[in-house]
Amino acid sequence: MQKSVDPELACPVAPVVDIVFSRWTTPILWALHEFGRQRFVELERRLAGITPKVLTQRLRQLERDGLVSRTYHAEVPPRVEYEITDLGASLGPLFAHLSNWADAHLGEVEQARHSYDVGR
Amino acid sequence: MQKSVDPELACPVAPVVDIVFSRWTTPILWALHEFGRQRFVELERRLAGITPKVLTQRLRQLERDGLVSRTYHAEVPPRVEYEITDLGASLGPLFAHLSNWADAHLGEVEQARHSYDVGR
DNA sequence: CAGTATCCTTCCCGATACTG
DNA sequence: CAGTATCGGGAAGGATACTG
Repeated sequence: MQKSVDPELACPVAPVVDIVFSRWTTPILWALHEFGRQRFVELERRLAGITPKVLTQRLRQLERDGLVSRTYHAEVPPRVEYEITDLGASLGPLFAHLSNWADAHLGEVEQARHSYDVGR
Repeated sequence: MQKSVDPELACPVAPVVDIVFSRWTTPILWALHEFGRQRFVELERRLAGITPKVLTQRLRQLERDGLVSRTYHAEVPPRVEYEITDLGASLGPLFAHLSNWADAHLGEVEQARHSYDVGR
């Protein structure tokens, strides 16, 4: 029995979605893009509600995908800095586009939801 | 009970992500955008692997958000057609941008993953 | 500080069966 | 055809505690 992977293949944007739009990844990338190089604890505080476990998981994934770089400084106490890479920064225009769409159309979505919930 | 609030507020693209990049939504929107108005069973066949339950769930969500319209024809057998709305179609340029990014940079991601896995 | 380790819960999703 | 109902499994995510 082979699994069906057709939906992914049929949609050219699907592969990107897994990389960029997994949970917590956009806030992390945004924070690094906006506020520059940061330490682990800074990110942890900025992304209120995230646990260190999950933050580590996501940062590792982003590092593996080449969107974020990790720099370890062997000091006491240890210091680790995360920074967005050129590849990660290349998502900037895309995020801007997304943000523009939100500004332009999020109101319509809200309105549609309300109409739907009221009962059409 | 309440999910992410602060990280969403901090990141202007986060709200859009929940609407557009939930599971199965991009393949569905893509199919409707590419192949036009379709019946339930057509979508079901095109999105190989999806179950009717999940397809219904996603279509309802998309309908509620105003991205997809549902038209019921009281015939025997019943006929229901789904179509992308103007609001949904307004995502077209965004998807194109996403697709372009994939073409341009997906290779770099693959390369980064390989380097990472090898251990460098 | 920068994470790990462990446990636990929840939620999504797939499979299957059934209905108007 | 176009769904709904029900059940169950498994992975993501949260809470908490601990280490180099």
